[in-house]
Amino acid sequence: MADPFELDDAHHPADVPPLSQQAQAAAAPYLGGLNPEQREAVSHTGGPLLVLAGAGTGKTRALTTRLAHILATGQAWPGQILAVTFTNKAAREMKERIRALIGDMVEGMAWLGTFHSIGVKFLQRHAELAGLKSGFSILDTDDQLRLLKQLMAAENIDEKRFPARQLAGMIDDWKNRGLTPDRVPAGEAAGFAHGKAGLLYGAYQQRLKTLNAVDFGDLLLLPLKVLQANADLLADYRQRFRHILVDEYQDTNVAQYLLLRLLAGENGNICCVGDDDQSIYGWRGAQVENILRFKTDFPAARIVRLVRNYRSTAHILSAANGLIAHNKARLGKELVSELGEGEKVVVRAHWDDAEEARAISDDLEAIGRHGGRLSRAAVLVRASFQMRPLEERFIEIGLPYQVIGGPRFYERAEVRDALAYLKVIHAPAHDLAFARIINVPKRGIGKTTEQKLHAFARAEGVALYRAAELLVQREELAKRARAPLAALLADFARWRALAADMPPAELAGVVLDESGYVEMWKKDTSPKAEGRLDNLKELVRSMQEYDTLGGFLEHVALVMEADQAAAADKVTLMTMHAAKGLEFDTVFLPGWEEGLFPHQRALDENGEAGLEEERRLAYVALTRAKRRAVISFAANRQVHGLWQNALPSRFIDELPKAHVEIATPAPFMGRPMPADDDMSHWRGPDLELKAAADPPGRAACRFAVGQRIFHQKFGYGIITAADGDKLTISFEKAGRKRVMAAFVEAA
DNA sequence: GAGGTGGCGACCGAG
DNA sequence: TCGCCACCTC
Repeated sequence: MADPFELDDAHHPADVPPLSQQAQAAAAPYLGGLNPEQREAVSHTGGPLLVLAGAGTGKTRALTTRLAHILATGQAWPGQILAVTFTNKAAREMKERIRALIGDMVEGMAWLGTFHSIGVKFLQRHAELAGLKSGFSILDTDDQLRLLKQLMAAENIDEKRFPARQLAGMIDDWKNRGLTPDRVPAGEAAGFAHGKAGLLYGAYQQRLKTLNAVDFGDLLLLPLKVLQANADLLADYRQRFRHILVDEYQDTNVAQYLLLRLLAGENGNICCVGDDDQSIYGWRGAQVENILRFKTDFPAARIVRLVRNYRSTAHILSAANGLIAHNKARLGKELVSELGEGEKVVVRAHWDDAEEARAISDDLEAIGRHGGRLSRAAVLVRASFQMRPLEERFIEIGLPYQVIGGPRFYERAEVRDALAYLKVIHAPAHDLAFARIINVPKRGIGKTTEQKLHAFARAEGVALYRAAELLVQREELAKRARAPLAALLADFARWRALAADMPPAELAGVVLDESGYVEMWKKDTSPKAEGRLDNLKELVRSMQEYDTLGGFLEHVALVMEADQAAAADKVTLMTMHAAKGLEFDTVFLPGWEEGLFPHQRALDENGEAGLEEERRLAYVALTRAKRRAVISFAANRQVHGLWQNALPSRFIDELPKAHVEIATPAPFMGRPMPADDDMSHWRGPDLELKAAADPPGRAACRFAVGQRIFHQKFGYGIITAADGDKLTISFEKAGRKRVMAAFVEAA
């Protein structure tokens, strides 16, 4: 068993400079700028502490100051603090802010990072205890799906009826709850693939083990299992982590929760920071209950509330308070603005998504004209498909923008291909990577050859790459397939030799060139090819700061964000989820329509709880704004290429009217009024009217699913779903649409 | 046996 | 509208 204390980061003499006395002497200054609650959050260091920190209440400041305080007063060395965040961005930011307080000593904080990166670190140290070998690889979602598809095919499961994606979701869910295959409740696995879900989960774990690979869920589950099974090791780590700090505690899932409790013990110095009103990750297993029952878990816990808001002006905050008050499941708190009254929240109505995009871009241009900075504005959307009309408009008028968290850089096909080459060079046994590029670019190695390789590899118990080597040597393949395969293997052998002393970025350039991969995209005439080549260049560029290929690949596995280009003055476009923790002077919130926000699927799948989570998301989105928030909705929106019409979101009704300004609608500019319902069921920005016309108890619908109907504009169709007075109809000519029952008659 | 084409279902959200 | 898979052709 590896001894965690033999590692350099905890007992390094350099970590124990005379700093503690020095810093102690200067302790007062950093406490100076804090309010009393923040100060308590910083200085209460004896036993469990829960900090309920509302949006914009100086949470990060309190957190980083707390860490600095712990170090400065000599309560722990940097290597004895476990500090976890959810996103890499949050981890980076925390590190930088601590650096500002304590300088380079922050480098000694080896256990500051995301849950996942800390999981990797732990597993690398104790790989053998987790049934892994050193140098294991981390699969991304794509690899995971591929693997599951193979396993399901082997069990003859109909992929149409039981999508691999769904199984992946179930497995992820089990892992989030800390369940290994043998622990899955029988009932849960029954509904999928004729009761084989549990069996498939087991087979999947087995395959991962053979591949010496883990998925994201394992990064939490395996450390948990290892610590549960090894009391000595647990004791070592408990002793090591004098202080534990958890950010965004409301987002922890069961596995994370169990891990933390295990490490902290009942009276440990664990400090959790969170806000039940900002819990927006229920769908990936987060348990708001964790924060709600903190006091039960840690009876000695002290609870501190931060409610003084230093971010938003009063109207914005009051609007957000009023909205979130509609939720029942919450601890309950009201944020108080420390800034002035400010402007009311603006609500705007639009004819369609294109017009909405135009209005937003007009506002953004105006900001630029008045000397404002675009980088201080953001457009936050519920779903990423909403970004398209916005991007199109921004490109059209040449407005600089950046997309955050869109299709993630490292998940783009061309980047994944390039990475697959590098992974095979680094670890030839990476079967999934090898399979990915064996015939990319096309080199005449087809399905049949690939199947032969797989069969041979399985029979011999060797990796795909080794199987290829053996089959080439044995001359058992048809010439047509053998020559290109031999050539590919020779290429890899050469590249691997180069990798020994060539910087990774340079190696990548060579590989992309010699493999013909860049050539493949250069020949491609589709409009996207150019962007793909740019991405490849960006990939090579981003490798420049890494000395080893292995180091780079590990970074990639965990940090799925591309490094943003230098901060030019651009407006930011991102999802509401991605915006958590950020703030902007001006925030645009388009698409507040029933069905989109709250999202229909959240309602269908989780009912009232789903609705409350959507409402928390609205709360998070609104509280990103410092000075100005503009909410908008469109009567018509293109989804999957077809037009859908929608009603304004119920969240708009729920905003307290005293803090909202209904912008004079300038909708339907230069447009003829539509012939029928498109307009008449759009109730416009008049909130009173909508409230009156749409009473809470909806009249029962007089139509039934499956019924054939007639619609003035769209013609004949069949009702596929009904939600109160809103029908989803599959029209014979016009495709699928959602319309109001009032505009439909039986056919 | 390799590579091209048409039909079909999908996108809610993240590490 | 797009990407994937099944089918089809050379």
